[in-house]
Amino acid sequence: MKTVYFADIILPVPLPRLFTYEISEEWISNVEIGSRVIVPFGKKKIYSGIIYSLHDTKPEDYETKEIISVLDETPVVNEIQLNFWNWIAQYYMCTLGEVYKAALPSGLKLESETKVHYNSEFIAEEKLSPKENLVLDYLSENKTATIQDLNNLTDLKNSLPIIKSLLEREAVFISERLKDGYKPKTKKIIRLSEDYYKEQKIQNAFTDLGNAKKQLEIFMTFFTLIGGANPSNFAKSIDKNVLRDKSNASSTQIKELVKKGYFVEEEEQISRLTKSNDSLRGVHQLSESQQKAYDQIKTHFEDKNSVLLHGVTSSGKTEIYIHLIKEQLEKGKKVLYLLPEIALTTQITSRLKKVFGNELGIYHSKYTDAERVEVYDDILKNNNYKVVVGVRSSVFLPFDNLGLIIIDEEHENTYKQFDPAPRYHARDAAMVLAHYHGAKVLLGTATPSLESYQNAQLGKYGLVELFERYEGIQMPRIITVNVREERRKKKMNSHFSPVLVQHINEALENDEKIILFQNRRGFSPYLECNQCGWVPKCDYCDVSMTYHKHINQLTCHYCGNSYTLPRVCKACGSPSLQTKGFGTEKIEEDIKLIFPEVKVARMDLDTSRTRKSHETIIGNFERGEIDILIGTQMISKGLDFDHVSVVGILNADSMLNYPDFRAFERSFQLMSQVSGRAGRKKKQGTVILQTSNPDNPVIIDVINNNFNQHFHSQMEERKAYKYPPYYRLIYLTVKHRNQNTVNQASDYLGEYLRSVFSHRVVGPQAPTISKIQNWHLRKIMLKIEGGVSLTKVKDLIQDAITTLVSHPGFKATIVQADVDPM
DNA sequence: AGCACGCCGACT
DNA sequence: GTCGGCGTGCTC
Repeated sequence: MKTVYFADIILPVPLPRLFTYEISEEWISNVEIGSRVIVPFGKKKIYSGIIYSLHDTKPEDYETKEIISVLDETPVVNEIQLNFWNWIAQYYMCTLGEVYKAALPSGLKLESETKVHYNSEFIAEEKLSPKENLVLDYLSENKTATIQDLNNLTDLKNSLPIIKSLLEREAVFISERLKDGYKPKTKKIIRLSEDYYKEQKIQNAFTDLGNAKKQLEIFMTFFTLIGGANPSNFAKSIDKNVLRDKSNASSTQIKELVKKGYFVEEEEQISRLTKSNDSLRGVHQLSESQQKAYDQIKTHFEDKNSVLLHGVTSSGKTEIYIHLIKEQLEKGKKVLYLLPEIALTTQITSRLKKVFGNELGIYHSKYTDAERVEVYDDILKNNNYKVVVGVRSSVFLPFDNLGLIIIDEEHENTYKQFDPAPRYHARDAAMVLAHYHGAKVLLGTATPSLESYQNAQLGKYGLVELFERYEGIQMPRIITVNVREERRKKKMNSHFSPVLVQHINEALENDEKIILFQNRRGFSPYLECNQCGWVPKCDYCDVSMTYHKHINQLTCHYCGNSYTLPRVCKACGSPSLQTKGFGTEKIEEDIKLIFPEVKVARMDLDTSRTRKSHETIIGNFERGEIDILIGTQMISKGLDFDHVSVVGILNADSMLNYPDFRAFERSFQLMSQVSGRAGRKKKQGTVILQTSNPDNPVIIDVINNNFNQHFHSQMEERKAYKYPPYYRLIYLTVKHRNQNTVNQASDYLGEYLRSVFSHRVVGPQAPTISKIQNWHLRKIMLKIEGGVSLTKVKDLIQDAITTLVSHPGFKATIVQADVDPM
């Protein structure tokens, strides 16, 4: 009698349900919840999925397929993670499959790929079409190809029908193979054969090798390297390459010794992650104010799960974190230290490495996937890492015993994932994760988000404030410059006011450094026709193209498409095309005109695509090899430079005028953070803030460093206009290839929702960018007041979406939900 | 999301 | 006539 078991599997597809598979006897003893399995899916696909549950209820409505194999001996996803995944899927209105995709590094998620192979025994009986010949010629040369390869062949839009007809004639055959996933890195090692574990035997070997001079030399080098020919060293192994180099031999000569049975050659797994043997520095003594903050945090943790640490820039928050982490490690608990992407630089990691050494794991988005698999695996199995510092996605690592989660720069909006689903906020998700672990949460920032500060005001979080800068560094002096006035008086030199130029000059004379901040948003350079005003736009997105001088190309920042520069206006044919707007690139160019002798560097998305280039710029600036650093928000985050005396905010208005309810909050954060880069030991730094509206309340609050005033005025506005944190927002984006259909579908959805939620529905509206990659977009906003069951709301929204997409004519419509949008 | 099937217009 | 567009249905 065969016991039939079934497993419900999470598959990496955006479908709102699990899939039930039968477990054959072969695998029954291996299945465990959280392990990966290989399963067939649909007509041909093969995926790896996660076992979500095991049961013996045979589904009635359909025939089950069998699991092909179980990949893991022990689960790769633990129970807490599965609960966490469920919460994310439910709260952020996405499927478990989407969470699975986001949670595991792709090396752990396998997917099949169709390969087309050439049948060399094929003899054509009838004439083949030209396209069939094209495919066959390609295959006879390359033997095998993917569908994608064949589609890339010239003249072939879709190769599937051709492959199909060739398949019928048996000219080709196809196979479905799993794509390679993670492969451990290995090295070749050499060790002594067990037959020679006797000193007498080794003596004999030396004699026997007497004639083979080189081999004898290798043999002797080997014993030198293992530390002498005595029994305690016999089991030691040596890197094959090291042995080869030290004995000046070749691989074949070593191989000869393996053949003769003296040595054994083996493959050993090695880590891609760097380990250091540097000695650790231990923790620094906390200053008086740091100690006070530390004690307050500990006191709050006695009756609260979360604490907000509001500490001005340079107040030494990191050192407090280090003390709290140490304490958790001593209790045998683990710590997750979350940082926004851009702040996760060598500056912070090397500082933590010095204290925690090889117990510190780093989970960075610029790591290769293989490196990420190794971090994941280590946390799962080896347990070397007790502290993990990582970006947003590190909330998905397989922790088992978290004691503390630190969320640094808590206010950062990059903690929210926008695309693809799950559209989760790592700060909020980490709160839930901490709850599952019974861990504490510390939120740290110099400019709290309204949400967190309100929670602190309401007593949900403990609040600890730290207003003293480390080592007595003073808060910077902020000077506003009315650029409208200056421009009227014709005193502006490009984008630089006389006051700014004067301060830059003074700083340079004193050998001090300068940071110039330009928010990219809305100020990307673009091309415009002087004759008719035509602006080149992306073919697929409803945005004007950004001009990049160094590559002399137009690029779309939404889809990444690049275009060559048009010589003449496409609308009127006039050749007088001119670049308008200014980005960091233009600033760099202009500043070099004013200060030709000075070393200038620029840091933005274009100059720091790779981990390396980013670190190079920061390193150069730290060492004083750069005098003026120009950058976007990237430079405002988590970087501490010692010798910056002047910070210039070139255009405060571009952020303040951004059409978004968070524009003022974000402007305050950005300006405060950027200002915080100014200042050095014993000398007050200066911030030059250029604006057309010096009376703007946000600017006044920044100058006075008055967070409280800023908080209260913003909260009043949010309440009056029904925005967070008083109201919950859910955005729905309706997507369709056809503009008419998207209008009809979004109107339909809007009406439906209005009948359920009445005045809480705003829209549909065409968003600022109403077309992205040939998808037309419409946005509907829901404002939900406090006290309403969000679960209920989401269920009702889901019903509305389901109704819409099952409506004939709207079937190709996609509706995306964004809960708590940023 | 993929993928297959089926229906319709526009070309050799 | 067929190629290829996209609307629709299905995935354990």
